[in-house]
Amino acid sequence: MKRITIEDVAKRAGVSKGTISAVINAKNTVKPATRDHILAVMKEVNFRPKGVARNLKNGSQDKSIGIIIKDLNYPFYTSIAAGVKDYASSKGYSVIVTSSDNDHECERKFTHLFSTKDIRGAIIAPIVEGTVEIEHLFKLKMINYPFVLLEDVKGIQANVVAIDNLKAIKKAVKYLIENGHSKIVHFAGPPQSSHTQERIEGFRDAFSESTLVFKKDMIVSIGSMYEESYAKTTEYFKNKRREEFPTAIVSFNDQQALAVMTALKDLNIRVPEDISIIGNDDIYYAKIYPVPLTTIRAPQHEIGVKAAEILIRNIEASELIPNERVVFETEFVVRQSTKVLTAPH
Amino acid sequence: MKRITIEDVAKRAGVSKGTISAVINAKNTVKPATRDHILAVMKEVNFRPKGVARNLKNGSQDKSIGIIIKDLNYPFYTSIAAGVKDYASSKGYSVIVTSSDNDHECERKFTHLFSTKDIRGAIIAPIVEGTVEIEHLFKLKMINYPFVLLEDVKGIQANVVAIDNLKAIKKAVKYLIENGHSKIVHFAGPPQSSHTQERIEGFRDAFSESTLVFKKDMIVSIGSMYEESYAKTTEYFKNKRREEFPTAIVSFNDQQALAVMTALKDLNIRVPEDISIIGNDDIYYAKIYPVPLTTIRAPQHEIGVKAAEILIRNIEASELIPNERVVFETEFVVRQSTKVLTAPH
DNA sequence: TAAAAAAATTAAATCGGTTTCAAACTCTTT
DNA sequence: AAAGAGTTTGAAACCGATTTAATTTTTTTA
Repeated sequence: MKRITIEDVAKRAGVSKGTISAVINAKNTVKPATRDHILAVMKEVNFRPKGVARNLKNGSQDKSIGIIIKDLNYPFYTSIAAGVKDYASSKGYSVIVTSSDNDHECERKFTHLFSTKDIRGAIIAPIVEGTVEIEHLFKLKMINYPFVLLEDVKGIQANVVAIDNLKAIKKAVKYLIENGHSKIVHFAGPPQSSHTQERIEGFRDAFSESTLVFKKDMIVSIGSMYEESYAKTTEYFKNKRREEFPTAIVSFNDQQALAVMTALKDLNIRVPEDISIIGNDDIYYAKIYPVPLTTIRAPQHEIGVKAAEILIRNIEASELIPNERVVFETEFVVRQSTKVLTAPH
Repeated sequence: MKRITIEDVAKRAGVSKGTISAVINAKNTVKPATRDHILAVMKEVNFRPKGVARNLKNGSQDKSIGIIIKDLNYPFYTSIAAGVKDYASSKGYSVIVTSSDNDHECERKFTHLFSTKDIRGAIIAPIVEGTVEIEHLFKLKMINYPFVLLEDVKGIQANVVAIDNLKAIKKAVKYLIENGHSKIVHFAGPPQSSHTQERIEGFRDAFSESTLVFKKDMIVSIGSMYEESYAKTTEYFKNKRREEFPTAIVSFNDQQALAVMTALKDLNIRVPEDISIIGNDDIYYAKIYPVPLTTIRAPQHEIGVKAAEILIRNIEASELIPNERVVFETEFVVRQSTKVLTAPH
């Protein structure tokens, strides 16, 4: 079935293409009677002018950039997107957001979509776990398409704005150790996430740098979605006698930490009196919780702003400019979900 | 400054346009030596092929739809977007998300962006408050661009998928009244939001339909952002003696309700023992809160799915099809933030 | 070493709109 | 009724890539 073009409409309406175009673009050069007639024909044949063709002559006027995040429902990413938007708006760019949902194919599709739709550049939270497929990123480089990664990707030279995950979690563990905790566990996130690995590493590193010894059963995989995290937390504690309980939990992220805290409450385990817990990210809801969460703040908004800044600099440069790499430090935020232990527990 | 085109690259590399095109599209018909040379020239002049031109010949292959929400950081909207994505993916469509942030100009820009970039259709949470500007929606209709609104817009015939806000809040108030509450207040949202008005109306209606009388001071405007809501709640209760306290609060939405609950906790007012509170929307974090929030569930995911379904049906229809209008009922979810009063307070 | 086959390259047509500018049509005015 | 001014309309050029079919170059084969 052939697509309806402006030509078809012109023929059917008995006028020329130019007149149709004038109607579409609301030029006031068309006689009302002609205009109405053309409009009627357009409806009749359900004419949808092809944007691609409309834009070719003039060059797409509107400036826009895209961002590919991993999860539209996790505030960490939407806060980064907000930062991107704030900076981009100030420079006259619109921002469109897409979510890969950790699917490689999705990521590939979106980079292709962006570059072929003349979205001027992209900020990408790349999927790095599993068999890393980065041909699409090479493709972007080939066509000099400007982009900024929110995480390092092995094997590709690019602009990167990231946070030091390893150091972040180390800070948290060290804080606990310094404050008398020794029975510490890490509730790890979904196995397929790169952050999960980094955070486990950071956790181990903190132990190597202390006098305590790391044991395998200090890592408990409980995911980061509410149902799973709640269930696994409940199970973990149900199978332990009270004296076996850890005194502190380092969570994968805030969302998980909130689910864990809810589970603990339902088990009548008090936070922070019985168990301390530290989150990660500092999302909006972390401070709203009745026991405000001690957490590791990633400067989400600043990350977004910086990424947008680099991206737009690249977009507007006439020549290729050298890649930048910015690593943000995290900030340890002590709130009320952690307790200082003076005597050993 | 003129844009670099494939022509320029061809001339500079001493080959024809076709060869450059073959390199860009990774056809394996180009001799490696030629390829390398062309790649070098492309880098040298920072050649960025125009997507619009690339797509014209073939017609854009990829199927994608867009959604314009009002706030990227409010889970209510991102959950709708998730529903859209789920259905759209199943039909082979990618979804791109944009946020108007309640700015008319932004909404206009995005509808234009979508239609001129051959995004096949749009789902729009329209801004309806203030002086409603809907020329851009008429423009979409003119070019037979498929779209679905997530709220009614006066003066425009279109596909609409909405929820019955009025009835929703009425349900909540009636529940409270039936359970012995009479000192009820409504903590209203931001004045510029259309939802705020609808919910105030619903609140008043519930009173008209009961034996109780509505008084103006039952409506307290406290916004929906954490800082403002927290501060205004604190102020509200600080200025009242305990016996003047309402026995129940109907919140504008869950985000606000969470902030209010946090403020109440800090004021040593217990929920639900001292005061009951009802939210609105049923966002993810509503049930995670230690006092799980009684709320009015809007079927966010279903809304998204239904909107996507209607949109894609319209996109794929060859002829113009009649508008649809679907109104979802809300579901009153009783959790633990409300208390049944047997005797009058 | 010439002919045949395969590989690499090019010239020209093409996609579907917008824009430009000349031509045709109206409607006054003389 | 003709001239002139203002409106409308149409024909053709144009945007910048991709594609196709023809041609040239290179490699293989006899």
